[in-house]
Amino acid sequence: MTLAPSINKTDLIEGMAKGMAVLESFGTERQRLNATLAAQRAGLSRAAARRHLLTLSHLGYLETDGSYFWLSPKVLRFSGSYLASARLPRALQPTLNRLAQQTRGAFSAVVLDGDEVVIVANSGQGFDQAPASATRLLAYGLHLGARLPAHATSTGRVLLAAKPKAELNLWLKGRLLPRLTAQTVTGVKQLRALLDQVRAGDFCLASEEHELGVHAMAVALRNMQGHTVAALNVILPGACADPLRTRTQWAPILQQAARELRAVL
Amino acid sequence: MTLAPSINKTDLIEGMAKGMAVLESFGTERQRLNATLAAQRAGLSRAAARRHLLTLSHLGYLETDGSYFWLSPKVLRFSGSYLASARLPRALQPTLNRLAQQTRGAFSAVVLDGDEVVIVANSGQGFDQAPASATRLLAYGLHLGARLPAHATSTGRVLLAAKPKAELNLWLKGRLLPRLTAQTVTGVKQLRALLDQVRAGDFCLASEEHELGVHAMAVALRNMQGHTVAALNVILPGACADPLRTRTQWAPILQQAARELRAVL
DNA sequence: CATCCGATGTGCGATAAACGCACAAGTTTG
DNA sequence: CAAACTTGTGCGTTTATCGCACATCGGATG
Repeated sequence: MTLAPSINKTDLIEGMAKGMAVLESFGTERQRLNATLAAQRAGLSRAAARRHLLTLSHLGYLETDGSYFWLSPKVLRFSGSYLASARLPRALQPTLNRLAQQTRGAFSAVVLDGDEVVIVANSGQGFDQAPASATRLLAYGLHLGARLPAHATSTGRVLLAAKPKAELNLWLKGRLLPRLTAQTVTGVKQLRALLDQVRAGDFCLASEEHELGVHAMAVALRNMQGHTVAALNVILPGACADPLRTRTQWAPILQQAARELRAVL
Repeated sequence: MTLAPSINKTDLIEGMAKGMAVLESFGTERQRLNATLAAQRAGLSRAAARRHLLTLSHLGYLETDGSYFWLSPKVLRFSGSYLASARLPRALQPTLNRLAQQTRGAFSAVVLDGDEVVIVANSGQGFDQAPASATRLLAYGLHLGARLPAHATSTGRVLLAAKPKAELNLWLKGRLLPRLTAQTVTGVKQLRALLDQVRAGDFCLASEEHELGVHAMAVALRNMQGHTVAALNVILPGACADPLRTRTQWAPILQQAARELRAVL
């Protein structure tokens, strides 16, 4: 369903893959690229990369000052089309908004894409108990389309826990779990144990495993067939770190939301 | 700055343009395409379109059931990169969140891209005075990356009004202004008069010109050099339609926000 | 001030890739 | 059961893209 496993090599258009590689080379780390940099990122010759960059800026996806290139707002067209067409974000957004409004928390919904989770919807500016933290979600870079490593996030582990055994083994096979903070779980064995816990409790807590000062709790979002299609989480700033309190306070809220969403997923 | 005006034809890669055309053919109206439909939308032969679709799904940008294709959440990667790298949305978001929280309104920030405005940031779920209208912004399709015709939106007119005379004339030259509702301004002369009004009052009101039941008020967002870089608006549901009240109530809020944002744009 | 070094813009021929045709296989319609 | 209409795929031709090469440029260096 997700992707066709066997495709004839003759049907793959390499030129397109190169172009997308150039577009993707504008990753989060580096925002402004010249021809030379883009070339080595995308694995092309400098001349080829330059032509791709020029073409992309001619098409309006990049802006340029003549030697450097950067993404233009036109790339939002794709996410706009996705958000307009995909059932998932449209179905989730109202509930996320309501949660944010009622609880003043910061909520995100994500799906798994390879090694990472992708934020497909979010809502709420987070806890403003501390005056300077008006916009938690963005402070942590948790905008729409942001990608976070699955093994170190509450949502990622919820989605991994929902995978069939065989698929999970394939995912874990020889995978390195990078250490992001001192708290990150980096052992496959440890992760397996955590996933068992997730399956038992139907929620996942990740405390400062991805970023210091950030705690998150997630639950699975399942449809009527019981298939997990996404994960929902709430971001808790460092102040509210007491695990037990967190659990008793937030797990019911998230699980109730998940129950409500079942019918529309 | 925005795009290089003169590019050698030899440096434009046509294959890439075709690929992007295929991706763009997944516009808002039609979400699921098969090879035949995509071919006629992108202006390619059926075989070529099919190969592009297969390649895109192989790369993970599309999902497929074998005959139909639709956008996958991976396309959010681009908007994610844009949101992470572009100064504009990052600078705007905190203010938008604060506005939404303080006034319970629904705010968007947009930039101009060709004939349309693109939403680069938004905040707030709108007025929930009526119980069923919890999520106005999304109900109107005003998600991130959404595109609206410039001539029929408050923000679009604010941005047009900020253009230099010559550039504006070029934009208006022979342009058709599609009628979207009974209230849409469709005459170039009429639009010019409205833009003069915008310049005089430093705000713009658009009442049901784009969609019935939707009123909006916008102001320009200028940087320290006085250059207009975006527009900020608030969505008012039909209920709050009194023009005079709207003006006295919302114009000061928007203009105050614009003043605050000057330093960071 | 001359010189060097790296980075950049651009023609051209070779090469490899994409195109579209045509046919095969499958699916719905009368 | 056949007709009409899809859709998947191999192949030769055409065409576009590649990367080399050289020309140019700007800034550092001695």
